[in-house]
Amino acid sequence: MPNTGQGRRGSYAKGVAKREEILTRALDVIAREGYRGASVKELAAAVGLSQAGLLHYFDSKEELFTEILRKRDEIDTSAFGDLDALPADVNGVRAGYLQVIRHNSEVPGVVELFSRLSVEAADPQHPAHRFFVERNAALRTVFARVLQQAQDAGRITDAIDPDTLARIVQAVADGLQLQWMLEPDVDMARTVDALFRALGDRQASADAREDDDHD
Amino acid sequence: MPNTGQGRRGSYAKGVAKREEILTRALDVIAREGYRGASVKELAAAVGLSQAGLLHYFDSKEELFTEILRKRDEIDTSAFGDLDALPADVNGVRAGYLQVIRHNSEVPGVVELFSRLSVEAADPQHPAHRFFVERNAALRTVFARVLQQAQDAGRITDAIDPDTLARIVQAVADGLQLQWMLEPDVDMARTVDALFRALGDRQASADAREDDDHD
DNA sequence: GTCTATATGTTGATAGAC
DNA sequence: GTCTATCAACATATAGAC
Repeated sequence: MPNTGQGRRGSYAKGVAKREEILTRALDVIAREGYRGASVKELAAAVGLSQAGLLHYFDSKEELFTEILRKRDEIDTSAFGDLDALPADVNGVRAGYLQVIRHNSEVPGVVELFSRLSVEAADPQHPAHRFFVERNAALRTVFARVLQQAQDAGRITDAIDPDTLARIVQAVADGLQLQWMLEPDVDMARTVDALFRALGDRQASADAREDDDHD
Repeated sequence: MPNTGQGRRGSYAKGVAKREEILTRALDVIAREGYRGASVKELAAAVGLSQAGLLHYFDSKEELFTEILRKRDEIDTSAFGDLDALPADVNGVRAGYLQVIRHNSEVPGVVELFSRLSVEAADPQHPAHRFFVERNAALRTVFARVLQQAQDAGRITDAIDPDTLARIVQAVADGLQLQWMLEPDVDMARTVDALFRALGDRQASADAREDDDHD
């Protein structure tokens, strides 16, 4: 069982390191070259292994792809900061989230992998199911917290509860990815920002006006 | 070339009728039994044909699935009314759209087919690409028109333009489908309705409060 | 118009040598 | 740990009989 994820007792330290390296490189390849129906064989070649060699580290293709997305989140977190650890301020979270979205606009292959797996993970038996459920919930928790604060401060609408508001923000981001894959002209970050503005965030409005001037 | 879609010169009248019947039955099967990685062979059996017999009417699997979705829209339109032909009133459009969403909640297989194809259609060469692009644009046009009216009447926020607002509404609906497939407890219709409320539609708020009482 | 049979191409997974 | 070789399991598309 080579795929423990965490090295039990440290004995698989090297195997784990290699596994992490594989994931990083696979993610990089998808980011640079796109996701063109990527088969295990193609990915293997891209990371310099045979298909069997790559599958030595993962139980299945589905697990491999799930772990690639996990690595993506890990890298995004270290690059743009952990939304969860940020000062629980709506503008901090908003800015961090927009950074991630802007970055996504430059890696269509990763977005496609994400969306594709997200649909396939509908099946509770799919290895990515738990990943998506937990990821979505965690993200919404962060949103809900800062949105509630903003509501308490009277800065955004309190017509609906913060949990629903958080779900809406997440749905917009996911839905925009679908629209953007179909029509790359769609500006995901600007549209999410517009949503914040529509909800009544005065600071978001001000920032957006600044962005308009600078673009 | 059996798949003209419209019977040229009427000579394929019977073939076209059969084709329509196939699509209706295929849609019905997916609605009732779900989309379980449906292959052409499975669908063929479900509609009472061999795989080759079914593909006699369509160029490819992708075209078949695209046409199934087209038929879905056709049926929804005749069942719930044509959003485009409705009185251009925000509450009429909103109510009609919510009806469609509530119906979707009862046909997970159709939603899965839609989402799956939506991702695959990212490729401009995909037979469904044009379908999705045009469908999305048409829907947004309807939304944008009534949203602008609502803005003019001071009933919803005018912090952002109607086109962006329309895009947001569409993104929420699409994104909620992804969330709902992962977690069927998600109430898509109520959340979309909440969005309208958050945007400041007073009538939506009143209706929603009524709904709460009645549930 | 529909079927059977098949061509042809994948894919992911595994066994076993080194 | 990595490879070669091979596998079974499909898929879609097509040819040709009826």
